[in-house]
Amino acid sequence: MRPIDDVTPAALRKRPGWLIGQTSVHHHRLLTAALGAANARPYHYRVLASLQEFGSGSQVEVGRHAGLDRSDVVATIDELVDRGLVERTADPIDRRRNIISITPAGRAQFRRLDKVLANVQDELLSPLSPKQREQLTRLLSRVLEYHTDALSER
Amino acid sequence: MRPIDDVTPAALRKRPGWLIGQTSVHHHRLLTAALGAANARPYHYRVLASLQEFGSGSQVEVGRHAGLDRSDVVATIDELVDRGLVERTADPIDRRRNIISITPAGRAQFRRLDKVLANVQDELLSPLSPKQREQLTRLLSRVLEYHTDALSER
DNA sequence: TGGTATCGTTGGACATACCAACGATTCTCC
DNA sequence: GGAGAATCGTTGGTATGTCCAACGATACCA
Repeated sequence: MRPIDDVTPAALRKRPGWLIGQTSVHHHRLLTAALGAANARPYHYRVLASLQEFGSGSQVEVGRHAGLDRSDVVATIDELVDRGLVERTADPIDRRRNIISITPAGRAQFRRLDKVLANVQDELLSPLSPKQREQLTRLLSRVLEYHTDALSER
Repeated sequence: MRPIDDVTPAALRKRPGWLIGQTSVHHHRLLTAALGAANARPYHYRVLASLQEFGSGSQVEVGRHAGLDRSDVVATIDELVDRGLVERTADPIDRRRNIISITPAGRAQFRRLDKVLANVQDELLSPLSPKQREQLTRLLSRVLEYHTDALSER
């Protein structure tokens, strides 16, 4: 088998954007396969993680925490309600809003999925030492914060 | 505006997979906007870059260089042929195959898009110093090579 | 009370990644 | 020389993630 260097053009290989994109594809494959075994998909984890950390909130708030479009929040919450992992109730104070809460079953599923995520990170970063993982995380965090702040300040 | 630390759950923020995925989303936005202005999209650049570096080849070879599924190669080459950027001819030696070649107009478009890609990398990584960009590139390359080799050795 | 903003929903569009099945062609082995 | 396996390219999808517009209901403010 030829090494990757002989297959991918340098015009791509030298580009961090390409490296990030392709690594993301591999990560998504690992994540989707692992979550699929637990009858979940990435959006479920994102919503459950948001509710677990920030507590109950409106759909807009949950979407902001989870980084999801409002319409995708609706669809994801529909699926989680169907599985008894979250509850959707009307806000008595403001009837425009729903209040989304995690259920005990949702907390249990979050704990299960959290382990899955930890395993997937280990597998994704297995060629790196702990120090290199820290370095990668720090550099990516800085890039992501820069772009996230730039977006929300428009 | 609240800093990102107050918005995203730690369960996501601490995960390199999440950082890579979200950074990739930002990269894709920048890239698609910039390429769109040049009437191109990411698959076009991948195919042109492969032909520019490796020369003419079959669709399977082009797909392997560009990291594209065979059916996506067909669609992308269709678009590039329509725009006069590549040529598709039958292989006289093996009538199962087509030979894909870049045209002079394709080379010119590749040079134009290559500048676009360079600008997008600069914008994507603007919060990092040159040394940090090298570090990020090295770490990501190692991770990507590991997973690409693992995939092709199955 | 009218105008603006917010919330949630519905109904999409689009790009990327990926897969199965098929017909035409090539190659190998008996 | 022919059967079987493999390759090539194409067609026709599916799944997922990201993103957007428009609408009705509701809340708030001047």
